[in-house]
Amino acid sequence: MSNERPYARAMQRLQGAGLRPTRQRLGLARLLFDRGDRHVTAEQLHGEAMGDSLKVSLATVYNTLNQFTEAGLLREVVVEAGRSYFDTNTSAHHHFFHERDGMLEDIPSDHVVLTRVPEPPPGKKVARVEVIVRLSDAG
Amino acid sequence: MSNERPYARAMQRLQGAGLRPTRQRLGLARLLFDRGDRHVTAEQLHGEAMGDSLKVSLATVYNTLNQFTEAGLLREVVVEAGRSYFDTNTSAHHHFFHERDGMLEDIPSDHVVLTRVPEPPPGKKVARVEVIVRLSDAG
DNA sequence: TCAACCGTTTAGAATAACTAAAAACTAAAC
DNA sequence: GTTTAGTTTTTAGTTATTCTAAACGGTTGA
Repeated sequence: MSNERPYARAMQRLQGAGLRPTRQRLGLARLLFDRGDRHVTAEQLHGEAMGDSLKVSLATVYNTLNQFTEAGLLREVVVEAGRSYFDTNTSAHHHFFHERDGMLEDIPSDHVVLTRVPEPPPGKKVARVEVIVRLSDAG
Repeated sequence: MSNERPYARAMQRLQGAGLRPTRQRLGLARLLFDRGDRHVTAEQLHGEAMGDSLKVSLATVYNTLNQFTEAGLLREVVVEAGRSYFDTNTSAHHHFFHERDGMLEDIPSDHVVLTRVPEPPPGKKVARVEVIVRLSDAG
C-alpha cells in the first residue's frame, strides 16, 4: 500500500518530531525506520546512504542521528570506546554485544529480569537502566 | 606500617602483573590503587600526576592505563561516547552514571539482582553482564 | 511574481580523545 | 661499565564528533 508513497512513513515521523522534512532527513529516516529494528553507526549509515545514491555528508549524518536521538526517534547505545550505535528500537530493552565482530543485538525483553533495582542517591532519579551482555566465542 | 615504603604495594602489583616497575608506572599505580576504589579518565589521572610532581606524558598515561587493563589490574568502563573511565575495582559489580556531571559510582553489589540472565546464542558464551543505571536530577 | 528577510540546514573545517611510530632514555643482566 | 631489552617521550596521525559560516528555503510585503 505504501509502495506508491515510499516516503510517507518517514515523513510522518519527522513531522511528529517537529523536524523539517528535508531530502537528507527523509532519506536517512527511510533507511533507518523502514527496515525493522536496526543498530547502526554513523559510518555505516553514511555508507548506506551513498550506496542508495543519497548525497549526504558524514557530518550531516551525525547531526541527523543526534537530532533524531534528541527527538526520541532513536536511542544511542555506547558499548565500546570510540564507537556509538544508534538503535531504532526506543522502548525499554537490553543488548547483546558480540565482542568478536562488534555487532549489537536486542535481547528479548522478557529474557532479562531485574528483581532489585538500586535506590538512586538523594536528589537523583533513575533515568534509565541499561543491561549489556557481552558475548565471546564459546570455549 | 607501610609509611616507610609508600611504593611497596604498588611495586607488588606491578610485579604480580609482570610489568617493570618504572618511576611512571609506580607513581600512577600509587595514585590509582592507594586511595580506595576509583573511576578515572586518562586526562584526570594525568592532571593528578602533574599535581603530584610526577612527570608523565599523556600518551604514557594512556599506555599505562591500557597495560593495567590488559593485565587485569583495571577495568575499562564505557558509558558515554568519546570518553573512557578506568575502574580500580575489577570484581563483578555495576555502576551509577551521573549524567549531569559525568561522574561514575559503584553500585553495592547486593543492590542489583538479575533474576534471569538471557541465554547466549549458540556458539557464544557470556563474558560479562554489565548494568548501568543512568541518573538525572530528581524532578 | 518577485525580492528581501530570517530562521534552518548543511558540509567543510576544527576539535578532542586516543593511538602509532620513531627516537631518546632507563632498568636490569652480565 | 656495557649491553640489551623494555619504556617513555615526542610528534604525527586517526577517528568520532562538534562548530560555524555559508547556502537554502519558506514567508512576507510590495
